[in-house]
Amino acid sequence: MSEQDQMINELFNNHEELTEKQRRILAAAIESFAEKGYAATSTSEIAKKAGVAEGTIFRHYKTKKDLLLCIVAPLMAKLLAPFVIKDFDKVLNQEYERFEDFVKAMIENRAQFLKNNMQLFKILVQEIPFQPELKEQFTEHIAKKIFERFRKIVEHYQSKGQIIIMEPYSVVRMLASTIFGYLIARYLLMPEDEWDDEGEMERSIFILMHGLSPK
Amino acid sequence: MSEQDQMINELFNNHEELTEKQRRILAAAIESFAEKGYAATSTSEIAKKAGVAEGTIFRHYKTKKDLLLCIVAPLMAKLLAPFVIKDFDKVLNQEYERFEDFVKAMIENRAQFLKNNMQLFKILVQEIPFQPELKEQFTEHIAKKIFERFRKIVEHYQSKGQIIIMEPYSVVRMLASTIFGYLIARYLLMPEDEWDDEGEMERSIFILMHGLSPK
Amino acid sequence: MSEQDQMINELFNNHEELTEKQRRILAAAIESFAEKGYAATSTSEIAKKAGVAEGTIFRHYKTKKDLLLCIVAPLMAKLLAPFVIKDFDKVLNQEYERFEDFVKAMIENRAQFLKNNMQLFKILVQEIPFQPELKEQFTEHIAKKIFERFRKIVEHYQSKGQIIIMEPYSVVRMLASTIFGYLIARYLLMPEDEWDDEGEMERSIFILMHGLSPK
Amino acid sequence: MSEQDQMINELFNNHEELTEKQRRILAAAIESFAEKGYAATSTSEIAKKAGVAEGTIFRHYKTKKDLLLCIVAPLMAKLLAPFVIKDFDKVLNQEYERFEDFVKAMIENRAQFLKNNMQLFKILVQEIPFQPELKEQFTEHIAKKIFERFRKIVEHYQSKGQIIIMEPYSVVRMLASTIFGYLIARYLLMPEDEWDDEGEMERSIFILMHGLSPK
DNA sequence: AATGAATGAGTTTTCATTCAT
DNA sequence: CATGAATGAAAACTCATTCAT
Repeated sequence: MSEQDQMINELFNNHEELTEKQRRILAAAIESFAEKGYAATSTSEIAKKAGVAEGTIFRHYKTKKDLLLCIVAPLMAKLLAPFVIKDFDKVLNQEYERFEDFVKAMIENRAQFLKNNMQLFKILVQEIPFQPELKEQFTEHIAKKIFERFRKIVEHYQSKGQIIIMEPYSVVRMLASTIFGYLIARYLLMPEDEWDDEGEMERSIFILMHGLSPK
Repeated sequence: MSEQDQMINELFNNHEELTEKQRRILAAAIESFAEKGYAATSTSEIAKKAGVAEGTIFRHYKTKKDLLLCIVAPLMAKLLAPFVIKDFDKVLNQEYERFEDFVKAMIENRAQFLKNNMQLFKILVQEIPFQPELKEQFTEHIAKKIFERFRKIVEHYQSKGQIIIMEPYSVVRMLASTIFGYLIARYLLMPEDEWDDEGEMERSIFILMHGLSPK
Repeated sequence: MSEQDQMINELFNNHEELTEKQRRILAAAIESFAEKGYAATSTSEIAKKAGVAEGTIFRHYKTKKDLLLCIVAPLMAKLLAPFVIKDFDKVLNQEYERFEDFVKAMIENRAQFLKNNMQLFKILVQEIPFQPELKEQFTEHIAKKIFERFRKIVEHYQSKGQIIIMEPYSVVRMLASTIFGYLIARYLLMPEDEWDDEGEMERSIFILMHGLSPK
Repeated sequence: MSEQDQMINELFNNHEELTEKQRRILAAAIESFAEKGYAATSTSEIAKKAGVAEGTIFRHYKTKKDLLLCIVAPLMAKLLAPFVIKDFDKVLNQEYERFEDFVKAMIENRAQFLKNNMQLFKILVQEIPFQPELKEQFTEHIAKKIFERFRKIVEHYQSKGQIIIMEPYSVVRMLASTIFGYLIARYLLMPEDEWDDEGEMERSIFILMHGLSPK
């Protein structure tokens, strides 16, 4: 089973049974959407790449946009899932005594996930601005739920004296900028360069924690 | 003269004389590309919005892609211009004794520029992954020239003991993540929220310089 | 059993045994054909309305047109049946001494039949011009057989001095115009208006018999 | 100039300027719609018959249905125009002393018009049941305006003692049935037969006026 | 320089029909 | 008998581009 297949399975197999053709359609669509963008990809192209008749696509997905949403929505869910677990903060608080360890673990975990799903991530990032459904889902989850949890975590570590006292929103934003900034540079802008992933990650976290100024 | 017009003038009037119709075409294209994406915008739509005949667009721009490039390329040039000035590093070094002041000045300057050209910036960000010409231009300038200058600046301040000793690439990347992370959150993801721009910027720079850990 | 079912039974049960699914297919097809027209109705729509799989339709009817003909042909047969009975004229002649009574009985009888099968009648009327098979059947029966009988009846009543001497064809055409004109206005053009059916019918026959001029 | 062209001119030239291609599109659409029905005619077929590119059709008519309505709506207007003239009844009353003459003139006039526009009439008749816009236009004009005028005319001749006293609605309906019944039989059902138009018309009017019963 | 009618290849989507299960 | 996934041809419609005026 190819890497693509694994990715698709990881995204879909929990929720639905996929036929072979459906999987091939999804794989083809993901590849093309990531490469050329949603609007610039034609359904006939997807059909050809998937080795199915064009009509077959529309038997499974009512419209082209439906196909896009069926690809991207579960990614967003999975991407954000770890932050939505009910007792997320408690678990983590106990597990990670130091804020730095928490950050490290979280970043590594999510970075790994996105690395495994880079094509999907690219599609998500590209299409969020143009698909109101996605945008809504995104802000609904991020802004309302996830952010609230992060705020609590930040406040928790602040009360323990491990983080400076500062508007939590700014802290969370810097955290997100650091992780996404790295991922975008690494996988979207300059994927063909050689990267010292381990080192880059460590250095990012170090700057995030201790800043650029020498003590 | 509208804000749009000013933006367009700022981008183009140095290089070329624009007729009234050309300006209207550019304004319409920028608006539509930013709103719906390049691929999802039709030339007839642009013509209608600009109040010109469809053929007129193609009199000025050979193809639709040509129109896109004529919009985005000068933006990229202007965006990067300050960093390309011949004696860029010398000038700045003398002007800003402290690295923190340099960062602050640079961020404020470029953030202001992007804020004034947010639609254009959005188009640029969206289309870079799909337009090889843009990508090439981008990496050509950024990776080869700009980055080299930044590396020197970082090394300069490192030698003065104002920044920690660390792989300059990582430092530059964190700098870029901080500024773009802020701008994307601010203007692309949540433009309708209320923002304390001044404060957010300051806090970002503080974290960048001193980190999240208390001393 | 619904009205639809009765109608379908009336049309089909003499000739063939219908399974439950077949009956549901027929009912769905009749409803959709009458509402949107044959060409504008899709087989998948019929299948959905009938609650059967798409393939099931084609198990019973080789093609979509076959389905149409299987619906419309028996209607035409039944509609014309009373006029085809072997000794039609003899029977009628004896039963109705006066031409007016004959006309009344016939009109009432056939109007009732069409009223009971209005959807089917609508389909028939709509599709006759476009389906050569139907047109042929129609002219074959009407023009050649039915008309001949009517001509004889008219001549019979003419010889008895009950009808004016006039080209029988014209007489028959006026008869048909009167009945169909009424039915089309009543059920196809303005079905939602209130109608005094009894009265309208009587007045139609009166005019047909005695004309609009006062004596 | 062909017969088709004359018909099209008669319908459209008063209102709009038609380009050569538009006229060819209209002619092709009318021919195909009349022959196979609106739903069963494809736009590619129309384009081919008209000798234009398929896109050209959609430059002039936003949708296929738009094309249909642009063909049929003016026909309906023209068909009903004579009855909408402001002082329609006065004029006619003075011109035709006898009701029979009025009927004769009117029938001849409208029959001639429909004969000249038989294809269009066929399309109109076929599509009225399926196009709500047409149906509404039709009932709006017929039921509300035309019918009211006819009612007055009938009442006028009734008061002069030339027509029997009877619900005017029924009188009007019989009038319409007579004229449309004749036209449909003549031109739609059996167009290839030989017809004695003059004679048929006269006989129809005679029966309408004096009935089938001998005095 | 500007127009806008015309194009034809291309787009998304539908549909009647088939066939393995 | 019944199913419904699969098909591919064709449908309606769009679009970037051209060109005569």
